Amino acid sequence: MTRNNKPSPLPGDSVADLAAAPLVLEHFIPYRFSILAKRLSDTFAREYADRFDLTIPQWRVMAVLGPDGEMPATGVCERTLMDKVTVSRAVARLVASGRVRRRIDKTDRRSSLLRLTAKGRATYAKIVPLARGYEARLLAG
Amino acid sequence: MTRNNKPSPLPGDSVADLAAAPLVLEHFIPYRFSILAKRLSDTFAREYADRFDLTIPQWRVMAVLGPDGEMPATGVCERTLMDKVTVSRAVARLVASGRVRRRIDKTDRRSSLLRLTAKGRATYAKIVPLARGYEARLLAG
DNA sequence: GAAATTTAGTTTAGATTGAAACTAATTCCT
DNA sequence: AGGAATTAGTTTCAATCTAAACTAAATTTC
Repeated sequence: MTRNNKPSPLPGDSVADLAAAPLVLEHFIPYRFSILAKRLSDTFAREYADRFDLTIPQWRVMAVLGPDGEMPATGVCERTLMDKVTVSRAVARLVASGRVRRRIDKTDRRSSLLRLTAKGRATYAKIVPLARGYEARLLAG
Repeated sequence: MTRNNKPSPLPGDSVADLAAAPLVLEHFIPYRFSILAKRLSDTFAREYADRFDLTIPQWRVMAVLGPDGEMPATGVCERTLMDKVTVSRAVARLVASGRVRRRIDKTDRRSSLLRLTAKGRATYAKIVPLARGYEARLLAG
């Protein structure tokens, strides 16, 4: 049972809110945002991690590549806002698991262009409907 | 700076293999949410980490305790949705840095009631306006 | 056109994370 | 009452994250 300290400051407890200058974390926008986002991405991540053996960064890389996109790791970084180390590692695994192919960019040999393989596209095609369903449930709720 | 890779081309040639329209990550709600949330909390976290030597979990513990609240770690877990390991560690540091005091709950000796010390309240009082200002800037933008 | 700077991406090192195992106290069950 | 199950909180361990150093290629500067 919930321990009873002071009555829980549930949202809507406006008398207490007015009286107390302290910041009520539950009402603090950046906080709510990050809690919600984490809950969302964890929930969904769990699903695809279990079924497809993909981490969030890996899935994001696949998502930005899309079925027929091709771009260097920097492009992935820009679009996902993930840091380049994270991207580098996610890509390394995707390559190892045969879902992404790397091809050296002839015009700039420092970078390699990334693209989903057939296997990668197959995974992608299975996840997209899941993601859409998930988003729909989310928007409904 | 921004390298321009071609945007996903309207494929003249391919893609008999994809059932649904590709998911455009930039439009995918849970994704946008998590990017935005991360950006927000990182920005703010940087500020208080630098100035007050606090991590996000530590700040959250302080925020839910508030200037005169007292609750066990489980209460903090419930309110912040942080995992109990994270809370346990954040509290340990807050205690070590003298910002939180622990007092064993006489009615249940497994748990200890947490409360900010004078030093903790001082820190809290300095951060709250920062947080409010930050939120305000955020809502404005 | 060579030295200096910048950029793509990887590796390294130190800190942070959470799942699972653990300890100790409490409650449940019969 | 007393053993089984639950709960509070900590520790351990393996995975993961990021900042910083690094390699190699490209670009800028003089």
